[in-house]
Amino acid sequence: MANVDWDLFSIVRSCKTSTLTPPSSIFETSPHTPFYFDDFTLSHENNPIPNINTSINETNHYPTVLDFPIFVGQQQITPNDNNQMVFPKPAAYVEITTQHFDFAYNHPSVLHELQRERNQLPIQEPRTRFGIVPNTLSHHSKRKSWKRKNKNTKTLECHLSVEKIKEDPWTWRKYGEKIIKGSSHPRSYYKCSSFNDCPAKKLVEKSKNKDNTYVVTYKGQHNHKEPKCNDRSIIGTSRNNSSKRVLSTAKGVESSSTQSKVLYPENELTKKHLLVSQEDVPSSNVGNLSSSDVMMLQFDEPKSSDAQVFTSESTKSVGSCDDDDYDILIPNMRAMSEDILLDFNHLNGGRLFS
DNA sequence: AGCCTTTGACCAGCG
DNA sequence: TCGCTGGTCAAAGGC
Ligand SMILES: [Zn+2]
Repeated sequence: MANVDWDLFSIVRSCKTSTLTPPSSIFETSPHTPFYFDDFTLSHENNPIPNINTSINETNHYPTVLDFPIFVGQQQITPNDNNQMVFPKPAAYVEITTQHFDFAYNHPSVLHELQRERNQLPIQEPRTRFGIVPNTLSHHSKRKSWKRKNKNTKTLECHLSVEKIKEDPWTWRKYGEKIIKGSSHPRSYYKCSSFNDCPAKKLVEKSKNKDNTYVVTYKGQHNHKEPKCNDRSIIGTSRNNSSKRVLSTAKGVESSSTQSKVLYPENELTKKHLLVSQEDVPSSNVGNLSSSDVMMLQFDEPKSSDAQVFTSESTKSVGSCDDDDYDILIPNMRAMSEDILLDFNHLNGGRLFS
């Protein structure tokens, strides 16, 4: 339930660049608006891929992408013995056209979701593990409750160019930086600063392989709508109006800055085609896609255990209400009705989700 | 004034 | 049990 609200709607929504817009105008083409992600990887750790036949019928359970078998082209992606998702070979592509997004955004359930967001209604009850610890707690108890590895972490890993990072519509506050063993670049830790108690976080690390590319890992789900220009009062800092800094530099380490964002006018979501690929994306593509009309959704090769796109290591049931399940949610990830996913079947000749 | 980054210390998970 | 490691806290100073 609450731990599986990872869905296509959110993926779709994550790909737009500005505040919510009426669905009827969402897909106006703008050649100036690059797609936000160069490529991204979805990770859903330590949760089983639920059985659609049983889980979607649960009371209060909204089916999500993970409820469905995953297909690339016409080949099904299935868990191996280690419960890790294995991509079929050779690579196959699923072309996702804007029709898919049009359909998704205009689906009644999504319209309802958009309406809910425009009214800034809360998405979900407050989380207790991350970011929502009363200030009255002592330092000691606070630390004790915060520090924990997240076995049910759901993350969205993106490989972003500097330009793309600038387009991040959310505001972030850096709260830490760490040298990661085996990595030549430090990892920066950011929390969402747009809204009090927002549990969303992101990790930014410069890519080993690609210059001007950063590996940005989003964790958690925003519990508020995207900030707009006139929402700055919430953020309340003059720094946010600065356009000087794109990347802050400290000790020769670049880190993304919340001040670097570019706020696009509403209705300026791009009309794109998506290619879902198993193949390696040439590094040259990563920086160029923003100017093209194609975006690659790269699924990493399952070369090693930690390179899995999808992992599911536990056999915990979907409906589990274990407190551990509430640690982290995906940014912009939202539950979606069964209908919309079923309707996706009819798109692309039923090849995407059959 | 208030939010930001920096940075060393702290903490928990894990092998 | 212990050391390593990644993640987080929070004080201090900057903008
Ligand atoms: Zn947020």
